[in-house]
Amino acid sequence: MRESAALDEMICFQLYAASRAMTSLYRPLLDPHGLTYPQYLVLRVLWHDGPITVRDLGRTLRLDSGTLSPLLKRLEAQGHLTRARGADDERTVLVSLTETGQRLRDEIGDLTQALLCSVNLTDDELIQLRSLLVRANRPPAIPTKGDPA
Amino acid sequence: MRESAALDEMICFQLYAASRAMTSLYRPLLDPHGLTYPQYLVLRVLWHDGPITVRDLGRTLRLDSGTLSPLLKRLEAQGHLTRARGADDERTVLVSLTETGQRLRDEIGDLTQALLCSVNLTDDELIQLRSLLVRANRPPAIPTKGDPA
DNA sequence: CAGAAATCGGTTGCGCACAACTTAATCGTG
DNA sequence: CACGATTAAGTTGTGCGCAACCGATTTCTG
Repeated sequence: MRESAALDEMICFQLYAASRAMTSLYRPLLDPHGLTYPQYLVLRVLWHDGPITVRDLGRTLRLDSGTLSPLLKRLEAQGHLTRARGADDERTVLVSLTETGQRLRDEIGDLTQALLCSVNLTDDELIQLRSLLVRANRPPAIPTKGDPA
Repeated sequence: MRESAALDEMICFQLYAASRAMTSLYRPLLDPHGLTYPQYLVLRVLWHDGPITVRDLGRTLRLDSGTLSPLLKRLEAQGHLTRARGADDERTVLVSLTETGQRLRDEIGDLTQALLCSVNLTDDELIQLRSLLVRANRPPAIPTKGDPA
């Protein structure tokens, strides 16, 4: 049995508050480029992985089409990307960067420095935090036959 | 200088994803009571601290009136709380639980067990995570004269 | 091959979050 | 006391986030 009855609630609130605080750190950095944090995440995936279907984008960011469709439409309206129905599978839509979207990568540059100086954690603590969050994000491994991925 | 250029971005996404995953764990527990996670947070504050102004509620949850006003209006419409202008200061609004709102505390009961069994972390790791989040939520302590609060 | 089931992306509706603004009340200073 | 500044709460507008649903396409099965 767990010791502190309110511990999980505390963690949950801290998680909730930290997540909002984080996006509010990004805001002044992304606002000049007309981007929100979720939009920036989509662009990062495209910058890193190249063209991707809405489906895979959703798997990567853990967002569904209800969130992505309008978001992608806005990024498309801004000229950062294009959407095209898949040739082989007409159900899918392939999202690709435009020249403008590619250039944005250099224009935005590295947000690391500006962000980290606002957080009161050491390198070691950041690494700890990351690994804890990664594990917390992973569901409690249901042991299915041959599914180690 | 930091080692991994993408580390902070990783942490930020993990934070963002973990926060959403957490509220989706709460959802099936709160839905039967007609509550959302932010609404539940407001009730928790009221259960714990008693009547409170919108201002103090906002300071506690780090939410502004633009978020709280409609949220409180919905909780009021559900009969869980009442709002009344402050007697001494007509600008403030005091939020108080109704009988219904009080009873809800027992009806909902302890969400701890149902939540923790969904997370793949040990007690020690949860404590670590909490302390890291608490520190991350705290701004990098600007040393002002006599302001340790 | 035909029909059922699954998949993909989109739309709708609702509830946050938050910036920007408004109104009303209080406070501070001359 | 007067009046400008500050504060509290509310409103408006925009963009998520997600459940629920829809239409089109593909895949599975008999």
